[in-house]
Amino acid sequence: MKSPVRTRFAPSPTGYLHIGGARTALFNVLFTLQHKGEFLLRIEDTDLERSSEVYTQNILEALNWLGLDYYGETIAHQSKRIEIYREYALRLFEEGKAYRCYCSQEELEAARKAQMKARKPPKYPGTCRDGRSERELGGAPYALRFKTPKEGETTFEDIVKGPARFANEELEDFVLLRSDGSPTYNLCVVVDDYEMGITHVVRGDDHFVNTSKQVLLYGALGLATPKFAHVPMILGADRQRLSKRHGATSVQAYKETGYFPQALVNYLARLGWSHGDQEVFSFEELVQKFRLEDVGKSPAVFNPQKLLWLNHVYMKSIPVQEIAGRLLPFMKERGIEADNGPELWGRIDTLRERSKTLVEMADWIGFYYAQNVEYEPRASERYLRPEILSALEALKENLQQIEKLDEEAAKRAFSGVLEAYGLSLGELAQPARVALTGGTVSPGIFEVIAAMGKSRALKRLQEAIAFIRAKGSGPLD
RNA sequence: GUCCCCAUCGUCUAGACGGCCCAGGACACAGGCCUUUCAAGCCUGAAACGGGGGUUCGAAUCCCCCUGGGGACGCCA
Repeated sequence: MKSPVRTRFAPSPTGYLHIGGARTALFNVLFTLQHKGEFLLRIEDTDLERSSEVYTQNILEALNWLGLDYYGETIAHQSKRIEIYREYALRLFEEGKAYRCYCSQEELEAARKAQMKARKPPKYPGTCRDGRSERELGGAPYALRFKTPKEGETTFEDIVKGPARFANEELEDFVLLRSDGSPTYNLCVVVDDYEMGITHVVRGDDHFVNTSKQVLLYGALGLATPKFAHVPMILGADRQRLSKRHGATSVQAYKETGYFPQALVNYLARLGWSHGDQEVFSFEELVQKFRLEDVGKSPAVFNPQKLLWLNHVYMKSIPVQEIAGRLLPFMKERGIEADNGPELWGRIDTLRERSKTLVEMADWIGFYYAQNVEYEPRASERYLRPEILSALEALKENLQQIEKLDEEAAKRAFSGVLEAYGLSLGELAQPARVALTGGTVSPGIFEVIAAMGKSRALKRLQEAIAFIRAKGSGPLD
C-alpha cells in the first residue's frame, strides 16, 4: 500500500550542514514519522562549480549524528538525472510553453539595472518571448525560458503560512535550461518531487516565492502539486539571517564543542514550534506532538544560551554509559585514556551537575586521571599549611581503615577527624580538596574520594602531607 | 527599488470562540535560601501585547494605516 506521506530533505552540497538545514530536516522527519510515511534524501548538486563530495559526506554524517538519517538506502543525486530534466524542458518547448532566449548576460544585466533605477520590478523583459529568428538561424547559444502567463494569478496552500497568491504579472519568464544545456533549480525540484512521489514539501521560507513558479510548472506539465510548508528562517542575534559570522552555525561545530544531538534536536524543535509551555521533549514525544500547523510564521533568533542550558538538562539525565561513550573522544584529545567502565561512570556522575558540555566535563575530569597533582599556587598556599597537617594525617589513617570506600564511608572518616580536632567541615574539606584535586573547586569532597578510589586518594593525601612537611622544614617565612 | 510574508518580556514562546490576561512558561539577568568549594537546585524580582485609528458593552486577540523586521527579485540552490 502506498504511504500517504512522503517527504524529502534536499540540501545542496555547497557547505556544511547548518542549523537551519538541520531544523528543516528535523521537521520533515518528525512530520513523516508521525504519519508513518517515507523520508527521502536528495542531493541537489546541479551546481557543479560549488558542489563538493566533501560537503555531501559532511551532511550525511551530521544527519546521522543528529539521529535524523531515516532516509533509506537510496539517495538521489540530481547531477545524475540531467537528461531527465532536459526531457521535461524540451517537452515544454515542443508544446509552446517555453521558448529559446538568445539574450546575453550583459543585456540582461543592463536591463535589470535599468528597471531597478526606474523603480520597476526587475524581471526578464521578454525580448525573445516572441522569437528572434535571425539569431536562431545563426546558431547562437540559447537558454530555454518558461513562458509565464501574463495574466491571472497563481495560488497555493501553505501549511504554515496559509493561502498564498501571486499575480502572474509579477513573475518573470525564468530559465529552465541554461545556454550550456544544464537544467535549473526550479525545473529540477518540480521534476524530482513529482517523480519521487513527494506529497509534502517542507523547506525553508527562502523558497516561498519560488513556489509560485514551481506551481506554474506543475500546471504546465499537467502534474498535481504536492502540499507545501515553508518554515521561517533562523536569525542571528543581530536579526540578520544566520551566517558564519554569527559564530558556530554548522551542526558539526556543535558536535565538536561537546553538545548532545538530543539537546540540539530539542532546541531546534522549539525554535519556531511550540507545544504549550513544554520545553523538554524526547524524540518520541516530538514525533507524537509535532504539527506543521503549529509552526510559527515569523523568523526566530537563535539563542546559544538556551541551547547550552538544554544541553545541561540532557547532561543530567542521559545515562552515564552513553555520556561516557560520547566523552571518551574528548578525553582522548586531552591525552586521557580510559575504559568505558564503572570507574569512568562514577567519575562522570560527580561531574554531570556542573558540566554544561562534554568539553567542560573533559576539562574537569582530568584531575582524576593525572599522574601527579599540580597544586594551584594560591590554593596550596592558603590550604596546605602546617596547622592542618595532623588532621590530614588522621584523615588518611581513617580512610586507610575503610575497606569499601564509598561516599558514606568517606563521610564517616571525615566526621571522626572533625570531632577529634574540633574543626568545621569546611576547614578540613578545602585542604583535602586541594590535596586530591590540586584546586579549590571540585565536586563534593566525599564524592571525589569515592570516585577517585582508595589507593589514589591515599597517595595524594600522602603527597600533600609530604608537601606541607617539606614546606614547613624550610626557612621560616 | 519592486513583490511577498511577519509583528507578545533582551531571546524562544503560551495566548481556540474577543471577556478566564492590569498577559503565562522557559533561557538570560538581579536578589535570597541551601552549602565542604564551585556549580546545580529552590524561592523571589525586574522585564512585553511597536504606534495610530476604528469595530465592540469589552481587543494582545477582528479591520485599516504607519512603523519595524524577514524573505525573494540569478543562465545559485
